[in-house]
Amino acid sequence: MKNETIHIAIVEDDNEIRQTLTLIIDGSKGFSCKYAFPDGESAIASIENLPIDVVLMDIDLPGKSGIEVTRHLKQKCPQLDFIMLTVQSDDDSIFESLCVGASGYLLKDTNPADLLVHIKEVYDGGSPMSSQVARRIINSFRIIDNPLSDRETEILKMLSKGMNYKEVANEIFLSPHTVKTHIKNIYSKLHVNSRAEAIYKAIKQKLI
Amino acid sequence: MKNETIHIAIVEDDNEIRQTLTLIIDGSKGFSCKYAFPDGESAIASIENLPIDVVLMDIDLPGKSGIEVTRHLKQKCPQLDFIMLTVQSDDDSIFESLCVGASGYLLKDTNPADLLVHIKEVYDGGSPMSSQVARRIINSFRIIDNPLSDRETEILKMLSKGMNYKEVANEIFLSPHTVKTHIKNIYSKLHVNSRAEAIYKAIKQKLI
DNA sequence: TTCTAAATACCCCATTTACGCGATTGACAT
DNA sequence: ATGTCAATCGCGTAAATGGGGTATTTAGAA
Repeated sequence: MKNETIHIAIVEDDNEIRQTLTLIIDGSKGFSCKYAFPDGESAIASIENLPIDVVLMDIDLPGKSGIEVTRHLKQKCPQLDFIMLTVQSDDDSIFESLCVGASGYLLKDTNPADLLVHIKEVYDGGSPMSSQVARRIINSFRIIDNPLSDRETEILKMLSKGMNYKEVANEIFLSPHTVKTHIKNIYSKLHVNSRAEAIYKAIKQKLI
Repeated sequence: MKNETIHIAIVEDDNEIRQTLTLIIDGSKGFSCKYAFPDGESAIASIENLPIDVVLMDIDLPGKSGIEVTRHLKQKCPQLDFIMLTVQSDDDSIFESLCVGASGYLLKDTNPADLLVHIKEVYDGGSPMSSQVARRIINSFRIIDNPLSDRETEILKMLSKGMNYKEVANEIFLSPHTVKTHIKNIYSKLHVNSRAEAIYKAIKQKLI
């Protein structure tokens, strides 16, 4: 736990929300908010040279989206932490935000006191998110259902490592013909018709 | 928000912790804890026929690990929610827990009042986790670094959808020869020598 | 300015793949 | 007992792939 003042910047196009947040944060002990931007372009132009620890980023911005802006800034300033602040909590927004480097994802109805707590959590290396958001993330780890038999899964894994018919056959003491048949069945079960597509689908569905 | 009493079961080998938790939970308004098991085997034997909403699951159990037990039970009772309760927060434990269907992941130093709040969150469809745990999950979404050019990434994505040389070439108005060259370069950059392996590696490294 | 990387295009050729067909065995469920 | 499914084995062929080259243009970095 560090005890210095946390320096915050806000990127938010709604004037009222931006000003309210700025006032609340800057008026709180241990927090400073001297920079607020109404759009991503101006934030990108300024933030990399400012002494900022945490950025509150709206997702719905005019021009570049908050996600794009975050991708850009995180690349230039990897030490900067980003909290996405948004009204929507659809899966795509959440995952894209996380993929471009956001550390937290909060809904705009989060109350000010909690918001300050969450900013501190991010500053201390945590990743605050509402438990609804967390649930969506967790669900992405679950396996839907696996139509493949054990043997098929085993073979598909070997294919993903770049092995061909013969190599797989030797590895598990089968005839290459049998391996072929298994692969055919895999394709049919996954509704694909090439190795590449099979592996792609299998990974996306967490079968391998 | 539902307002019925939440029925909880505990699986925990340490007698003191188990009894303390049972007393705390069962003594709280809106919570009931009539079932506690010292190991996974006895939990598996009983839980599927009990009127339980949420299971608190220790990970370090004698015999079957809490993760194994969760996998087993979640398969039989998909509507049951599991909160992992553990001292360790290593990446593997977290991911495995989520993969087998746990909804929350809390450290044992969570204080009792918070624990009750988290149980309710799970019951209401959320996924409580400490912000440290959340951070680890979030980090797993980040991209390490991408050796591929934009064009190469574009082509690799098409390959993952099962397209061949010609189809890719037609799609982006190139000669099939050029597509082939790009693919060769992709293989070389990823240190692979087949489409299958390239796609596997690319996904694992979040390049596509 | 010089060098490098990316994107583009082409050739040859051996190997691999995908798909068409058919078949047997054993296990497990109805 | 009958049926389905997984797992095993086989053949033939047309198409696709991967590896080896070479070469031009353009844009950006050193």
